Amino acid sequence: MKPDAPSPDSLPEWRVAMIELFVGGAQLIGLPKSLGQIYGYLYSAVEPATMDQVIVDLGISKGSASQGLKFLRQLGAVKTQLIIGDRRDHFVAEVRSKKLMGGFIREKLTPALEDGAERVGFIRELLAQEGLMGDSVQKDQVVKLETWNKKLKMALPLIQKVLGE
Amino acid sequence: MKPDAPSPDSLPEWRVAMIELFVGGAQLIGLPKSLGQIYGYLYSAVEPATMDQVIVDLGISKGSASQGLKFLRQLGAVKTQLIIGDRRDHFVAEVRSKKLMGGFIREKLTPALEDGAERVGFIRELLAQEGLMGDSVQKDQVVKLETWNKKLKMALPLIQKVLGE
DNA sequence: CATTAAGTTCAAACACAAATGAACTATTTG
DNA sequence: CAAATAGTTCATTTGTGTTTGAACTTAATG
Repeated sequence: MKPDAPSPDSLPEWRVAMIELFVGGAQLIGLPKSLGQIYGYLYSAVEPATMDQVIVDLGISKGSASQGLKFLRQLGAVKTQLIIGDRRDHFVAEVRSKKLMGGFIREKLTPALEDGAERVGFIRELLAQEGLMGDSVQKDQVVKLETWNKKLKMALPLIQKVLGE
Repeated sequence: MKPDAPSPDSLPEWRVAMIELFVGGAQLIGLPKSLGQIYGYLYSAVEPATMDQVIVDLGISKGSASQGLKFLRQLGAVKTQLIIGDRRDHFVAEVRSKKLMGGFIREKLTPALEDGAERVGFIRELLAQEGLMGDSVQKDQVVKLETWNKKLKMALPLIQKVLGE
């Protein structure tokens, strides 16, 4: 048996449970476990936390904490809050679903869709070169891809609206 | 320089490009690369393919092909088609977006949401035990989780409708 | 009913994304 | 301006999800 796990033991059970919930959520949308951990930690925190608290309470490395917080900030899922008379950054979870969805759509979904559109365009060219763009099965398949891409792009704002606050 | 990569070279460039597109798509929704490969291979195929063709053309192992096809079938993204006088299974990609979305929602999203709801219930209990469920920050946080879960559950059919054929 | 082929399973190997931590830069403060 | 503290970076290590392949089950065929 392990003598003692790093230290998350010092967190109350309900916080650990919340963190686990967010770890699952992160993995569902393809984000690393540690991001879920950090976000969950901040979500379950009653007041803003420093990077050092994150490191100690979650038992993760300085590097992970720094990178994780950086990414979450750029995603808009975490904000810093100025505490006067303390030069350390203090981190808070963004909980407004509109903001969260917005960040995810902007940082992950939109780029993926754009990449997809580009790739489909490339495929269309390749088929044209092969003389396969006059009504062939292949042409239909490409058109279908284009339709999917457009439909998804159009659906994003709607989804954001439905799930927004 | 490599003498020759396994064999995907025998596939026309446009098929390789399509397969790459689906690999990206698979990873976006958290599915393994090989599933994207297999689906892309079948999507870009003009006629039903046997498992053996998948193995040879994609250069993957029997095990991967078998497991991958099995999973895709249970997800509803791949169907088998009977070819009379041939005892091998012949696989075809399901392309109707309604079916695809339906399978994904049923196999991945719904279970995740249910697991989430259960976990939130558990957190609620833990907080109650600690006497923290009378208007505390914690209570608000749990309620917010419950709201998110409900909203997502309700949004699924709508999303399916918007993206369906 | 023995032989061949199709497809499945799962322990072990592998590859790669994620985490680490030491070295770094930037900022504060006495 | 030296020393201490906060935060970043990135080459290396680690962990784990994916892939493999050999052994297996199931089903067809002569």
